[in-house]
Amino acid sequence: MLTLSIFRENKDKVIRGLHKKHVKNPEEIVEQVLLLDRQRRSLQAERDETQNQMNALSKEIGNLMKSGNVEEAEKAKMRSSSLKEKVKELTEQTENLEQELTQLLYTIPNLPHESVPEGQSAEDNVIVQEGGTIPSLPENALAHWDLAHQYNILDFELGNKVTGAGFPFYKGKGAKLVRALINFFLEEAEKAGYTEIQAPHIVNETSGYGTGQLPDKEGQMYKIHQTDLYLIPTAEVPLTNMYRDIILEEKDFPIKLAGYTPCFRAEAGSWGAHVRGLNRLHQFDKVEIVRIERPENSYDVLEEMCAHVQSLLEKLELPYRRIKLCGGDISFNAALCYDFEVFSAGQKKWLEVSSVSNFESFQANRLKLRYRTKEGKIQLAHTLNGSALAIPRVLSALLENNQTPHGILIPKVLQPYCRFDKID
RNA sequence: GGAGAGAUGCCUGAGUGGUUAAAGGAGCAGUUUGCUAAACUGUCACCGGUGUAAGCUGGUGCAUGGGUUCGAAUCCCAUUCUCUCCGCCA
Repeated sequence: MLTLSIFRENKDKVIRGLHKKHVKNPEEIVEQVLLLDRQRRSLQAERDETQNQMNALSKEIGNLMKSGNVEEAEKAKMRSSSLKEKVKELTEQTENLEQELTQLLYTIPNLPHESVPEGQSAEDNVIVQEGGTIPSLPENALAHWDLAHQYNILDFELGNKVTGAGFPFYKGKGAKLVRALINFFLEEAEKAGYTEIQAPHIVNETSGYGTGQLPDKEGQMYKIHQTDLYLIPTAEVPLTNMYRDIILEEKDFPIKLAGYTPCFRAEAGSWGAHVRGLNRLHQFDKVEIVRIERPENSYDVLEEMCAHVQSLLEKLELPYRRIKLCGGDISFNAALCYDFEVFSAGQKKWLEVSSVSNFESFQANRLKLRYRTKEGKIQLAHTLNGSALAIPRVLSALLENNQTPHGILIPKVLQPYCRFDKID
């Protein structure tokens, strides 16, 4: 959620940012926010004034009672009743306006960083970096869903039977490879200074609002029947909400968290050939890294996180590219976002395996996540997160790119974790 | 699941309807000091008003949400959580 102060202090910046994000009628939205804000403040001033009179009168009644002047006290009570009505009415109005304002703010996305390119859709995203080599496979190279069948390491039909589409089984070396990837990613994060966290896989509604999944992406999360709880769509939600309602001190920085969790996505999206196999699932495994930082550092930290993701992809010897999302494609919450994609040579497609974002103070404002500066001022912190990495699509690329007539070769760096060098 | 007790600021903790989030401690800042220690002073958060600002000032918050009352940390109702005992249990 954007802060009110940015609307008051720099509404042109807000309008420009919302235009870049292809929001309709930003001018109208901004004026509406400012109007509600003005109304709320003047109403509150009136309410506070009336409440003040009320408090003074109560005090007076107390004194009269004490001195035994019951008659005067009763008269004062009569006077207070109309004040009481007025306070009640004004409070109600103020609260209504405040709620209306908050609801409106919830619908307004974050402002893109000035370096975010203009653009409508994924077509306008900018490739900022490429690495690794795309393997040249023979014509008859297989996609991972066929390889999975051939080597009996993944079973989609079984998932359909036991749960439903989008919930595959990993078997034998397939299962071990998943576990190896999780361990590899967690240990790399640890080496980079991240604290490992085992977080709950279920969160409450407040946490959903805190990181911005609610109300914007209600449909993406599985809600648990007859409760206000949700299955997490990413570890970002529990990890970042650890710091909800917290005022940090200078000495608490840097905050670097890493967590492995399964991720659950209801994904009311399309189904078909382009989401076959592991490409899009209702449940998948992911290691997530989260940073909480002072504003002046957050963009350096974003680069640091990208460098970490990049090193993982290089160690896994995967062909990858880093993409800067354009204004129209960047998520609701993010100010700047890089996607990392790997090339999966069997299906000849680029697959997104990581998304690294700086939310600036957008989440922190909802979370009430603040810190005290050296000067003693309290201000909003910046939050960042990134996948490091999402397992199924990495697995897809590993299986497809490393297939040979004699089996699928496992990259060196993973061998100590899975303790085999080939799937055959 | 049953019975009981409880929830007050960063921590400890007083407060059973009438000025006040007492008091102490920690941390931080300032003053003093050759340095250190000590001492002294200040220091909860949020929303407003006023002011260029320092500041001055109103309101709110004692787990959460309601209620009673002129007035609620205090009384009533509901909810959540914590602790103790019992039961059950990976």
